[in-house]
Amino acid sequence: MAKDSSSSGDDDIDWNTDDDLEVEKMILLKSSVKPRAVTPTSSSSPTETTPDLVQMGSSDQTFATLVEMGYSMDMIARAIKENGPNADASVIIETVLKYSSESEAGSSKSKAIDYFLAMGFDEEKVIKAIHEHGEDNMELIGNALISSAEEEERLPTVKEENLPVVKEGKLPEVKEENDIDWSDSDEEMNYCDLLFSDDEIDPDSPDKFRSLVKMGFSKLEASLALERCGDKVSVEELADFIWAAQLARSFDEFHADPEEKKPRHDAKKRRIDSRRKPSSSTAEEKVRLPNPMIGFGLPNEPGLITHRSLPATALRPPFFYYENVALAPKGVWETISRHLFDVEPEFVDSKYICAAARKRGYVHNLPINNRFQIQPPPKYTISDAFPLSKKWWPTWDKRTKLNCVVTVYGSAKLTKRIREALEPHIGEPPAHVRKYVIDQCRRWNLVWVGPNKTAPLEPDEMENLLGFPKNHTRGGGVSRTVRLKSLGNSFQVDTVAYHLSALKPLFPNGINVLSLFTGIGGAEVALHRLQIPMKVVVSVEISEVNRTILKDFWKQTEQKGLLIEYADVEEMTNDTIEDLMKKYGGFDLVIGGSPCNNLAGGNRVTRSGLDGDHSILFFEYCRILEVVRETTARMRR
DNA sequence: AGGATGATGACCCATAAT
DNA sequence: ATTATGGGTCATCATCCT
Repeated sequence: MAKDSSSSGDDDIDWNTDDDLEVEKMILLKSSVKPRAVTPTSSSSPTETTPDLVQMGSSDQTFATLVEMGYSMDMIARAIKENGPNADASVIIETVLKYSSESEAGSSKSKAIDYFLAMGFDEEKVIKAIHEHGEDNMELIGNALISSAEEEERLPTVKEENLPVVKEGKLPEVKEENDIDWSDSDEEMNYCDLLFSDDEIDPDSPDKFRSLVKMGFSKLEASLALERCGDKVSVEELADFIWAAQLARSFDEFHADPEEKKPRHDAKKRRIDSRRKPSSSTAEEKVRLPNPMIGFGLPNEPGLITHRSLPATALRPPFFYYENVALAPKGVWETISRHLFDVEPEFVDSKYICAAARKRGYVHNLPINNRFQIQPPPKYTISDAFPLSKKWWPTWDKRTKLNCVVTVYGSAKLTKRIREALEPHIGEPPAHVRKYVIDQCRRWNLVWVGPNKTAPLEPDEMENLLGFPKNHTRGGGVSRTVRLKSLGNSFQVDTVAYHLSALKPLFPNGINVLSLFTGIGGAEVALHRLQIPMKVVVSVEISEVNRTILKDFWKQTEQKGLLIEYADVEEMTNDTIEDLMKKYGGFDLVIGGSPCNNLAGGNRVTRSGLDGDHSILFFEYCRILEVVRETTARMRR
């Protein structure tokens, strides 16, 4: 199996070298403000920029700052609009703060906002409508929003601005030969385009400014610090200022809880605490599992979040999507997050999407607005997913959701034992029998298939629960055991597809995918069901059975694109990756879930954490992603 | 030889109880 | 605030069976 790759997997990883480097890297990763043109002169060649860029004024810098502070684009845009494009930065910030406090005041109001945001309305308009009609009158707010949306239908120019449009044709060729568009809106596109270019420091900059940039802070941060603190303070003090601001920001972002707004002073206290030991490399910020475990929000669940700010290092192509079990040993997710540019993991339990639980963490840099669910949505309860079982389901079995689909399953003998426990009793069995049966049903994830008869899930039932087409893993002389193992190790397709759906408007002409630890192709099935054309899929999967399953899927669904399969991540040398990228024009998405054997709770023997023989391959994911990032950057130059 | 079966805890979190 | 309890988990291994 994958063991053969672990022998050499510890040397070419460059982040466990020495402590100083580690600390330095932490600081770099922590600097979450994106670099951006500071002086208007940097956009002085109109022929090489989009018209939007030419219009950049002082408000743009404020815009960037506020985005970094976690305020919504809509809110900021509105503030700038209200005060005029040349308004003083402090005025705009004040306005945004005012909006922000308005929207945060009172739980009923934020619930109203959440409600309408979940319906797909713009945050800006929702806030405005609530402001105009009062927070309690939901009907009036709804009507106002609907009529304003209808109005926009009649004004296509306005509407277009809000749509995620790929604008490859409009961009001058010096900028893009690639069809990646990271934008969700016009504002953000300019913002991100600047992010990916413009790395050199203006030689005329003041010394302190240059020092700060050399220390790893962005130019925006540096200029902001100089502006706020004046140029009389020392570089160290300026660095402290930026560092404190970063901590405060990351705190606010990390603990933004739509359910419960914490009082201001509470947050301030924590800020000071976390500031006390900023450089200690052992001070790992604890990753907390959310309850309910719905990540940034799910369809049909309240509390949808449509905006987050990612650390600047994460905001570089390609898109990446990493998955693993949520209930890993302590410290594992902190390590994973740290090695993936400090991106906060999105923890989702698939029981909020389908009829079976699946608690997983996802680290990715995908946009999180405009997500949608693939159709048809999966059956949501056991009784809907297993209609035939309804007849036999005893009233005292209160389960509505199944437990996680794993790689082992109940035996036929267990079914017999349960039957024998139940048969002597007519009607409802006594409490101790009920407890025994329920415990076994939960433990082995059994469903009722006859009178007094429970059974483990069949492979095709698992396929269904996990969002795969029927018979996806069937055929090729694959035994039942192997089939179940492959399925137990897979993605829940609807969950992953919901996250990947944000890519659909960005890649209308198709996508190039590097799929690591592909398994039975959960990512590929998700993209297929999203109808995102796969131009090239380079897949790495150790199991021959799984590779065959993916090949069969590729044939059966008549994919137009190219499927290239590798067996071992060790084959994906840096040169191989570079060659593949040059040949096929780079990768738009690097997706995969690395082995969980050594992390999973079910493992009683070798649950040794990320350093375990298999799970250590996580670092191969990191290595490969890093190569793709660097090669992408080189190819863009 | 390959598939099926049963025995094998530990860690983590949530909640209740103290 | 601290302790007790309960439930859940992309698993592994030796051994048995066909």
